[in-house]
Amino acid sequence: MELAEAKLKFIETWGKLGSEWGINRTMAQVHALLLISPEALTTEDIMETLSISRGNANMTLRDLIGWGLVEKQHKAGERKEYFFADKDAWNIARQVAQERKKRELDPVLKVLNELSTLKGDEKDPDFKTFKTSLAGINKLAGNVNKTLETMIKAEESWFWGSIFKLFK
Amino acid sequence: MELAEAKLKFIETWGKLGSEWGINRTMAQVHALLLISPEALTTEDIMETLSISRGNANMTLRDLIGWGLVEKQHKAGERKEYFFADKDAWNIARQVAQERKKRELDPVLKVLNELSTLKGDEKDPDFKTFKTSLAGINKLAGNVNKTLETMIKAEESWFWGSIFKLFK
DNA sequence: ATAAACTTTCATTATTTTTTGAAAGTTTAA
DNA sequence: TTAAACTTTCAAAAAATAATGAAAGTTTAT
Repeated sequence: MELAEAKLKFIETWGKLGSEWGINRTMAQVHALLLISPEALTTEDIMETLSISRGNANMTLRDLIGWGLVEKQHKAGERKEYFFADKDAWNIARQVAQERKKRELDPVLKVLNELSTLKGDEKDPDFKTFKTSLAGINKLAGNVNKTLETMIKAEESWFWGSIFKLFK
Repeated sequence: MELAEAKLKFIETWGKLGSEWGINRTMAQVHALLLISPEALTTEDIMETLSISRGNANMTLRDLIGWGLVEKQHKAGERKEYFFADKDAWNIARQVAQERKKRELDPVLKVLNELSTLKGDEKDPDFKTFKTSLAGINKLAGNVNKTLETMIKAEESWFWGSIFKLFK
């Protein structure tokens, strides 16, 4: 396989994975492109390579910056803005974990906790099932949450080292 | 808050979380409804409660069965089919982890491994960056994969116990 | 001050995903 | 065997999401 072909395949694969996990395909593709680019790229580079419009490129890059995955770079004596991605996989994972936790998990946790406090008739099967199911989900969600918090703070080697020491 | 209101809020919240993570909202809502129902429900019950069409209910239930989250139940002397969900949060998490791994992670891992073997000119910055980025992602994905495999096999208390012993 | 270079916005259009509902299919009891 | 009870399918419609591109906005050099 040629490098050019491999790059396309990576961009495509990363885009597909993103879309399956609720991240817009184009955004994941732009991220993939920046991940394998040694140099920072301009909006035009990205538009051309991925055949997307200027508006789309602009908004997608802004989103990626919002996710903490991409940064702007100013080159001395140039008007254009350049964009580059952090290439460290652990940083990427932590960043995504942190953002999705904040945006999606934390609000759900808040609701689950509220709902868990509901008082009612312990004789009512509806109430009992509601209570029990919620308690189980709530406990699990709490554990996931704690693990994510640890992960977000941790160094990669320590984190996996710790996990695999037990799961060997 | 009333039980009825709390139920609606749970169904809505579960549906939103699903849609943010690439699971169709209706499917997550049907799952939520079954999670808090002490009795198995019929297609009609679900159609009415969630205001969805027969076709939608039928296909969604089939999907949920495909995910291993819901089962059919036959009641003696009745023609209708009843559906009920496993209410154990750890079973649910394991089941979802297993299915998403199989459907989404494994195929990506396969491609990443292929792409990682690419040979080329070590002097070419494009090639070097491609190689390095891919190696990092590949290693991380491998670790995630191993952890998921452990989780899928594990008992809940052992799994979290092991993790929190280290992350205390 | 102004005009070229560049970026951002957002109403409109296109694409993708989900839902509907009626018809076709299946099962069961008599 | 047949007809009622129930389930499944799938083409078409609706809804949700994403992309376009031209116009408006901003910045910088002169």
